[in-house]
Order: sequence, then structure tokens, then C-alpha cells
Amino acid sequence: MTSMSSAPTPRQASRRPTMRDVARLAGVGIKTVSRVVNGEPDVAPETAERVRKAAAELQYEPNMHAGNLRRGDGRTHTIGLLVSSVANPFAAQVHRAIERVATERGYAVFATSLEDDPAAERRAIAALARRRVDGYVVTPVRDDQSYLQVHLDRGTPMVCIDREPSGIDVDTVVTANHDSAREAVRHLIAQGHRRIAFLGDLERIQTARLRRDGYLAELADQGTPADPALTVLDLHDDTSATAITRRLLTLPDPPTAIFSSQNLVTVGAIRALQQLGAEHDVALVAFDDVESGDLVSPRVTVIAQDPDRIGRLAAERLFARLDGDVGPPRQLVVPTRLVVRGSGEIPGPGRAAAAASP
Amino acid sequence: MTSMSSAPTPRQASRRPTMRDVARLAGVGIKTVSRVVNGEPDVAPETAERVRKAAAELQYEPNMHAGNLRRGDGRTHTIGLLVSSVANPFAAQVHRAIERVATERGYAVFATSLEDDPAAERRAIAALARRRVDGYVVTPVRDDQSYLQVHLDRGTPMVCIDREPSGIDVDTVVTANHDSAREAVRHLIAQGHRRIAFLGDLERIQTARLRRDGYLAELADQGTPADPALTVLDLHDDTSATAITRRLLTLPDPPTAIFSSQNLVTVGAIRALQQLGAEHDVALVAFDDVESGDLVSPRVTVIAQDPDRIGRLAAERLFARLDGDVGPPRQLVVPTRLVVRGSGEIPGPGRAAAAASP
DNA sequence: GGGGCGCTTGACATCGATGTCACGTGGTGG
DNA sequence: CCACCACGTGACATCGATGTCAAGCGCCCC
Repeated sequence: MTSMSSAPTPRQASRRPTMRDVARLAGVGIKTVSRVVNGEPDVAPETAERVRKAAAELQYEPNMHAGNLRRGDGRTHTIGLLVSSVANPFAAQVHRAIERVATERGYAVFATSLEDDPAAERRAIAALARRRVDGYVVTPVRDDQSYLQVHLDRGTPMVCIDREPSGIDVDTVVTANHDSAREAVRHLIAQGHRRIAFLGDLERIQTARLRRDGYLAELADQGTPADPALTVLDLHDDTSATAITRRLLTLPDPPTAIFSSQNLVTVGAIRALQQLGAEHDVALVAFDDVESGDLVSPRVTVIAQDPDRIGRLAAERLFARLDGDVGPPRQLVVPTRLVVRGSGEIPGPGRAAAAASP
Repeated sequence: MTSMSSAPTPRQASRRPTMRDVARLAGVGIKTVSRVVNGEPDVAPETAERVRKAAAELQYEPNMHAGNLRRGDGRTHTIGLLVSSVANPFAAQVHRAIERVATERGYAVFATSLEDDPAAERRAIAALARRRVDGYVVTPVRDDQSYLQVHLDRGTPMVCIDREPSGIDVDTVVTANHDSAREAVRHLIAQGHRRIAFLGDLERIQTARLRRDGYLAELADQGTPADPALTVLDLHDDTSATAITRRLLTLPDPPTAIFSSQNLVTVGAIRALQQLGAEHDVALVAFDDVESGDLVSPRVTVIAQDPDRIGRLAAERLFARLDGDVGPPRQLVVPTRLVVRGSGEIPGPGRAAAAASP
């Protein structure tokens, strides 16, 4: 704006101005600058104006860290978010929702990708603790989160999302995995299916187990015996899912419907169905929305999660704690939405039988 | 681990231990604790051991902010990332790549979503400046980034990604928008198409203009006059793209191929093609990979960007600057990859003509 | 006219760490 | 036997801000 700042000379790092510099320029004490910058009352209007002008001229930006250090509460106005990967679409949407709430309150968010590595979880927490974040939103990876108790004891709140933690008692926000899996199966049974395959993620992942259990529970409730051969776990990418799906569909007594319980697995299953030309004969319901899953033919019926709501609720819980809420930890369950698009409504052989029997 | 830490009593916030506490417990001076914690030499082994034990017992975590404040360089080991939205798949992958490089060097990343709001860009930069980030990776939104010069002058480096900044001269890492658009058009022309429609994002977005210009340049080079009626800009979501595409395809002299230059626009175009049952007759090449775009029928031929490489290069450039590189700013252009999947290889009417005429 | 009040203001200690420097100790060499 | 050095160690100032507190000043009221 002024004098030489636009000259093409080799610029050398100018020292960053501090409150002292502003105070000197404005001819006031440093504390008065502090008052003006923080909008405290009891500063004469013309003094405030002089200070503001000096601050603007020097392009002064307060150093939050210095302030946080001195200030009583020591808040850094920063929270930490631990997710599987910031590149994962589900996690990214959760992240965005949390960021929205945080920004509104002047908070910044550190996001860290764990890639399902238990060691990374510990490292990430330690790194954030050294940065004195005011709170954590964590997707638990390790089997045991009890090592986090010390942070809670020191007054740093924590909210777990997506998976239940173990060893600590904190607010959690999770998807209704079990019930939603039941709903998916119920939907397929209603279309007349009896032989329904389950394609699941790694068994060590809690949500994968919950979805499988929901699947088994609904089958049991409906008096439809589960065939162990059709219950597959430990799939984690699309190629293995494609291979397994092809194998299942070429069994002597193949499934007439598939409940695929994870994103990439769904992609693999669809590809297998397409390869075998069976996509219009075998029903499919997928857990987790598939990006542009409504461009595929047939369009994919899904159990859509609500990452936006999960993120928002988690952030709201965290800030409630930061605002002093000391009530007992809450377990929030976020419902899913069954999005009927076609693939899940392909009728099964039981359709006629179901109509005939009662 | 020890004594009462597992008792179910109502825990009250225990004060966070400082170096002084560790020093007292270990019976040494605070400076010695500092030495041990930072691995400085010249500490007697048994003293170091005593300090480490005390630190572990108190679960001491150093306060990085206090250290940064005192330390000469004042580095916070934190960088800021400004993107359209952390939930945008492209930005999320860039973010992940940057995070990978940053984590390796003990850096944490603040990511901020701008949602293409110029005011948000300024706000975000200011918020990060107050937190004294060591560097910025920015997706420019405003028309003019010259207001950022002061940060550069103060020794905070910056790398711009995805779009070229204006008003400042910094390292940039961008996709080869112009050339890739030409390649897409060339590909369609090679299939015999002459009437090729262009579907673009908001004209005020630089990459949208570059892609359109590439499209026009290639048409001109190939002696194929561009029809203004087929050059559409200012699309930003799938519904408007669907509407426009339907309109174009029902023109008296409709295009035989479409080059859609943004993600959501592509989704809209595909939907329109499917609604009109034209997806196997009208060729389509899309800029930017469509998630599971290989499940659609026909599978979508795309110009795939390389967000991972963009993020990695941007981070490497930023850290090179932080390591003292004072060379002139570099403009890195990241190539795209034409992924042939089917939709772009639907032959056009010129195919025969092209073969007939020499 | 003086005590007291309210509004402004700045000196100073402090937050938790690190840089500087000086001190104590034991060994080495002249 | 003493000067000197290297090593280990801690006292103290300091980074950039804010909380505390007291002082200066004008004004009101008795």
C-alpha cells in the first residue's frame, strides 16, 4: 500500500511487528494496544483510533500463541480431528461439517489421517497434545483407547465418531450400523429374496462386524437360515470383492441378492455383476452411498450414511463440553436413509411364494 | 498406569505438568529438563534417565507454543492449506498428499474450505497468520492476491495450486488445463467428430477459461469452426448441466460429441444422455475423473488429473522454501492422463469422411 | 476546597519454554 | 601445585502477549 512495498527490489524478511512496535508508533503503552486489539472497553475513542491506524500501517497481526500462553484458560482455539484419511469421501464430508461449526466459533481444525494404523493414532494424539488443541474428534483405530484418559483428566474433551472407543467413556456419534443392516436385509427379503449374500470389510473393523451382525440378526428374525458360504468378511478393496462376488455367483446354489457393506466392496461387486451380465437379475443393496451410484444401470439402491450430520453433532458435542457441559457422556446414533434406486428392487424367487403362502 | 488414575471418582481437571514440575520431581534445574526433552548433548546419562522417568510419570508433553515463542526462528511447524472445500474429492486428495509430506517433517496442516468465496480467502489467511503458520498452500479465489505480498516479505513462503495467482510472484503447481483440453478435443476429432460441444464451469474460474480456450484453440488448429451455440460456460452443478445438455442434444443440428470440463457437469451430462437414450450415440470425454466412472455404461473416457502429484509437488516446493531456497519462483505444470474407457471412442460422422478424404 | 469516584492509562509480573552465560568439579599438563 | 579445560548444570533474561494493580486526571458533591 505505501512507499516501497511495491518496488521490485530483492525483498528481505522484515521482522514481524509486535504489540510493542504498534505501541511505539501510536505513542501509547503496550497494554493499551492490547485493549484496542481485543476490543476491551474503557479506551478513549481517539486513542483507539490512533492505535488502529498504527496497527494497520504496520500490518500488525496478533500472535495468538503468545496470547494463549498468558491467558488464564490457555485455550488455543484449535481442535484435532483423527480420521482414516482426509481423502476418504466419507471422512472428508465429516471433516467439512466439523470445520463449519468450528469456523463459526473461531476455531481451526487440524486433521490427521491414520490409515487404520494404531501406531499412527498414538503419534497423532501426541503431536496434537504438544500443540495443545482444546479438544479431539477421534475415529478410534486401536483396540484400546484407555491411554487417552489422561487427556480427559486434564480437561481436554473428546468425541469419538464412526466407531465406539473402548477403555474410555466419552461422547460418541455413530451410524446406526446394526439396525441399518437389518433394514437392508429386510428390504431384500420383502422383494422375495431368501439367499442373500453379505460382503463385508475387514472383520477387525467394528462397523464391519456390526453390519454383519445386523444382517445375521435380521435373517434369524425372519426365519431365513444364514448360509455361512454367503457371509464373506475381510474384503477391503474392489478387486478382492470382484473376485469373491464372481465366485459366489457361480456357486451351484448362488445368492439372488447381495448386501454389500462398504464402498469399495460395492464397486467390486457391481463390476462382477456387470462382467457376468447379472446386474439386472441379482439384487443389490449397498451400505454407504456410491458416488454417482445413480448413473449406473441399474441404479444402485443404497443405505446412505449422513456424514454431514455426524460431523455436525460431533462438533456440537465437543463445543458443548468446551462450554462447560459436565453431564454424562452421550451416545448419539445417526440414522441412515434407504435410497431406493432400482438395484435393490429386483424381485427374488420368493416373491411369488411370499404372496401365495400367507 | 499408576495409583489412582483408574479410580472411578469424579475426575477433576488436573493441572497440566510443565517443565518446572518435571524438574522438581527429578531434582534438577528446568534447563536440564529442556536439554533432555530436546535431546541436546552434554547431559550425564543417569541425570537424563532420572528426567525421563519423571517426565513419563507425570505424562509430561512439552508445550510447543511456548517453545516456538522463545526459539530464535519462531517456527510453529504448521502450514496452512486453503482449498475450495475439504469435502471436494480433488482437494481432499491434494490435502492427503500434502499431509503425507508434512507429517514426515513433523509438520501439522490446517486445512480451510473457501467455497469459492473471496472474502473467505482473506479471513482464512488472517486466521492462519495469527496462528503463525510457517507457510501457505493456496488455491486462489480472489482476482488479486497482491495483499499477500506482506506475508511473503515477512518470510512466510506460499505455493499456489490449481489456479495461477495474480499480483504476486510465487511458486505454482497447476494442471495442464489448456493442453489437456486440446488433447480431449483432438481425441474426439480423431474419432471423426466435428460438432463437439463444450460444457464449462463458471467463466470467472480461471481453469474453466483455460479449458475452454484449449478447446477453442484445438478446434481452430484443426480447421473445425467452433459453433458458439455449442460452447457453454457458467455451469456449476449437475442439474443445470443436465438441462443444458438436453437442450443441446435436441437442437436441429446437435453435437455428436461432448467435452465436459468439470466433475459435476459431467454427472449432469451423463444423466441427460441417459434420459435421451443417447449415451451410446454421442461421444463424451470428461475432464477430471468421475468416481466409479468405470461402472457407467458406456464407461466414461476421462482426462484424469493427478491431485496426488499436485499436492506432493506443492508441499515439496513449500518445504524447499522453508529450507532456504531463494531461487526464482517456479511454475510447475502437472500433466494429465487420457483414460480411454469407451464413451470417448464412440465414432462420429466424420469417421468415414476422414477416411475418404486424404 | 477537599475527598472521592470513574474513566484512562501504563508499569510490571507472568504464561512455559529456550538461549546465554557463568559456575562448580574433576582431570590434565606444565 | 596451580592454571586451564571440558563437561554438566542451573540462574536468569527473554519471546509476545494479557492480568493485576496503582496512578493520573477531571469532575461532582458535600
